Amino acid sequence: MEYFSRVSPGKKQESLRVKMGSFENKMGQAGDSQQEAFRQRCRSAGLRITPQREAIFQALTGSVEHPTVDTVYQEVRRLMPHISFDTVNRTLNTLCEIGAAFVVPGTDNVRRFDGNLSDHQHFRCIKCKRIVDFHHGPFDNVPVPDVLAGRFIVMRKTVCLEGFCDQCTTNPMDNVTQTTSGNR
Amino acid sequence: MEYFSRVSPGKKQESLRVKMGSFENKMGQAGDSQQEAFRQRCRSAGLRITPQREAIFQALTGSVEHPTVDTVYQEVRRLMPHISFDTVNRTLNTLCEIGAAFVVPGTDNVRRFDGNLSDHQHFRCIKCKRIVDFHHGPFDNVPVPDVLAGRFIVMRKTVCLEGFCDQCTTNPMDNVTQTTSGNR
DNA sequence: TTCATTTTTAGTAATTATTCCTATATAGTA
DNA sequence: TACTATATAGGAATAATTACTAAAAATGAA
Ligand SMILES: [Mn+2]
Ligand SMILES: [Mn+2]
Ligand SMILES: [Zn+2]
Ligand SMILES: [Zn+2]
Repeated sequence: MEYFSRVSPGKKQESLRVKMGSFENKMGQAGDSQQEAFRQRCRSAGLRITPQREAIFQALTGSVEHPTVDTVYQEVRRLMPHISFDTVNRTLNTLCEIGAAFVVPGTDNVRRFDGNLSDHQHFRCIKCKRIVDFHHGPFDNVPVPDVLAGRFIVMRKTVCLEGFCDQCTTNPMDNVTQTTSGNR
Repeated sequence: MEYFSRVSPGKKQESLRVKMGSFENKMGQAGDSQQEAFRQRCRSAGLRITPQREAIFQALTGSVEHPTVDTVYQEVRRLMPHISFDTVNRTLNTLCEIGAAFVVPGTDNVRRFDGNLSDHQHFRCIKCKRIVDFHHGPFDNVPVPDVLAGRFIVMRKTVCLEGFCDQCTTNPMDNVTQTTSGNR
């Protein structure tokens, strides 16, 4: 049986990546190898490498915003004005299926995607709806509880944090619902 | 700084509640006190106690299925044939706002509600879409990472597990998408 | 209890997110 | 280059959620 403890075995380097610009590539070099890794992943999955797929993947990984389908669509059409929304939506689903991306778990009704496969976690701001990446080593491999082990196959373990982000901590209860009054 | 550890300080009683019947009350006695607690919560929030609110809350807490709005609607209309879908939807949102219920975090596009406020966690089956309750003590109070502490206000910490449930572990990759091919 | 005030509901329309359909275009291969 | 299975574009359809408003019901004061 495995538990959370409060021991502190030496400083771990933890990172908090806050957004800086929306859709800039993080690094030129890294972007290229990442793109090649993506092409290889497509080949392994028996999928064709199309300009649309590459552009969509690049838009996704070039953003730290955890964009919605529509946001990716708006970005990609700047380079490919004729791309259709459906292609973006379908491709993002495909990326998730082949493990090149995933949907960030949450309680909203708009799916938000992440193409960053490195170990990290998310903080969702319930006010501005921002999803902030952070990394806390102990969250990378949360142990599977005994009650589930054996009978259940756990494919993904996620620690989800919600609350008010650093930009919203002044007057947190003010205008909690930024967009609409309800949920969608 | 706080970490997950692998120590096992004596057996903790862990429970795994699998669904048995859909909308039966878990206990007659518990149901009554629960209902009174709900009425008190409404009063504290300045909300009126209406038959609809009580029925909706009862339908929610009387189920272990983490029902969708529509499922609650179908159940409540058996007793209140004239209730509208909108009332159910709006009321479920209200229950979440006053802390009498919450939306189970996930990556699907249908919101699923939970009126069980006792400490527990969820396993989401990606095949049959079932949400299974379980309880693993160490998950109840996941420590807030240092990178967030201070600048971020963490309101909710959730450990989300996904995979194949006990009923779906035979041929897990068979027919992964039970309902549609996509997501909604 | 009665009345005036406030809140909620029912029914329906509107909005938003996502998926489906299908003719055309294209990537990968021989 | 030609062939063929797969992918795309464009638009229509479906599904989930929310908005609107007249009518009904609850609340609190008289
Ligand atoms: Mn991320
Ligand atoms: Mn639950
Ligand atoms: Zn915020
Ligand atoms: Zn299952």
